[in-house]
Order: sequence, then structure tokens, then C-alpha cells
Amino acid sequence: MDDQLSRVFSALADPIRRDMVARLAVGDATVNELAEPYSVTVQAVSKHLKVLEDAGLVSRSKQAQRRPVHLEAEVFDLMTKWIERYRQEAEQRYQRLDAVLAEMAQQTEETRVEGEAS
Amino acid sequence: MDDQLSRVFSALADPIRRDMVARLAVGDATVNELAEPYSVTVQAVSKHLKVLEDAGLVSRSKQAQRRPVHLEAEVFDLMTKWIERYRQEAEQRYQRLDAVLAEMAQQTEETRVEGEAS
DNA sequence: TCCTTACTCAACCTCTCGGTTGAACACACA
DNA sequence: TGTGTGTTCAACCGAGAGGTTGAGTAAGGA
Repeated sequence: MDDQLSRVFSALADPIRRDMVARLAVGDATVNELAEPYSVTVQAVSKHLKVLEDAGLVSRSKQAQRRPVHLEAEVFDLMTKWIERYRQEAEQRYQRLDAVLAEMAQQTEETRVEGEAS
Repeated sequence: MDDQLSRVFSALADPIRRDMVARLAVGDATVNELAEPYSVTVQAVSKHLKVLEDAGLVSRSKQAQRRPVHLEAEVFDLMTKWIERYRQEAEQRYQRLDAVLAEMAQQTEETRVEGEAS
């Protein structure tokens, strides 16, 4: 679990953390603001934010005693690239299989027609 | 960790499982074939496959005593949709911020020019 | 200066995860 | 029918995740 891709996927595997990302997509927020909707302690939320930060999904600045959290959009690209790559391969494979099946059907049809012609 | 999105992200958080997905994008494979490259037992690989299967990322059929594993491409859409949604929001927000900053710079410039004119 | 607010750190607990070994099951094949 | 092959199930173990409480730090405000 030391590469960034693992950290990003792992970070987003938690519903609370995905919810926080959704919240942060609307605008920056402080730790207390983020903690408000959930029934967990602020400390737990602070831990969740650390996970998101380590994954590069958010950044935390410093305004007086507040620590506004900001969503970093770039890291999402890392995931989409990975996903798209294998999805495309899998889909192409599926289409090739379709083509093979179609060809087999075609040949069977031809054989049948030839058989009828004789 | 009971919703599918959590299961999918969690499944792909493991490097071995991502590697298996990469392998399966090339073509179907049996458990033993999938286990071969890794230094873990076949049982551990079987467990990994169960995780991928529960997430809907792969399916297992039955050929004699073999269980060929097949990659299911559709589930990837679930992820890409989620990711794209928040990435777009975050990027739009970033662009709006850019616009606001540009406007502020413009106004400052105008004020400066007006100041110089008087 | 003292109090309050916003947050993090440290220690602890419980549950899950990824791994192991050993046994069981299902099927092909001699 | 027995034997080998491919796979899963069950029980266990150590490490880490996610939660708690309690204390510590840093800054604003009376």
C-alpha cells in the first residue's frame, strides 16, 4: 500500500471519505464543518483527512487556528487513466469475441446454405 | 463497506488485485495461471479473486475442475462516473476562482489607472 | 492574562485484511 | 476404482484501519 494509486483507491473506498470529497467539490471547508454531518468525533474526521491528504486528494492550508481543506482535482486523472486503460482493453476483447462469434455464425450459415444447394 | 462503489475502490486498492485485472484485460485465465507470477499461495489468490468477484469486477465460470476468470468491464463505468462528477465540479470551481481573481486584478488595474488619471 | 476555539497527537480497543497451513471437494483420467 | 489436479473452505495469525478518550498546541478575543 505504498504506491499512490493504492493510496488513492484505498482513500476512496470509505463512504465517509467519498462523502467528504463530494462536499469539498462544492467548496473548501474546515475540519469542524466537515465533521458536522457525521456521528463520529472530530478526531476521527481529522484522521480521514490525513488519509485523503496522503493520497494527494486534498490539501490543508492554515488560516489562524482554522485549517481549510481544499480538493485537488489533478489526482483524479491518475485513476481515470488506469481505469480507462483496462476498460478499453476489456471492451475491445469483448468486441473481438463478438466478431469471432459473428464470423462463426456466418460460416455456419454459409455451410447450411451450401448444404441446401447441393 | 457494504455498497458496491466501496467494494470496487477497495478491491482495486491492492496492487496484486490491480495486477490481476491488468492480466485479465488481456484474456481470461484460471486461478493457477493467475497465481503463477506471485510469491503467494494459490489460496491467497483465490481470496483476492473473491474480493474482485464480490465487487463485480470479475466473474468465474466452470469448465471441468477449472474456474476460468473473466473481467467484467461494465463496473468500471460506476467508478468513472463517480470520479468524473467530482473532478468536473472541482475543476469548474477552480476556473471560477481563476475568473474571480482575474476580475479582481482587472478592478485593481482600473483603480490604479483612475488614481493616476486624477 | 485567561478563556475559548480549532485542531492534532498519543494511547488504546476492536474488527477486518492479507497471508499462512491443512483439509475437503469436484472432476478427469489410468 | 483409485489417483492426481484444480480449487475452495476453515481456522488461525500479525498488522493495520477506524473508532474512541484524553491531553497538548496554537491562535483569537474578553
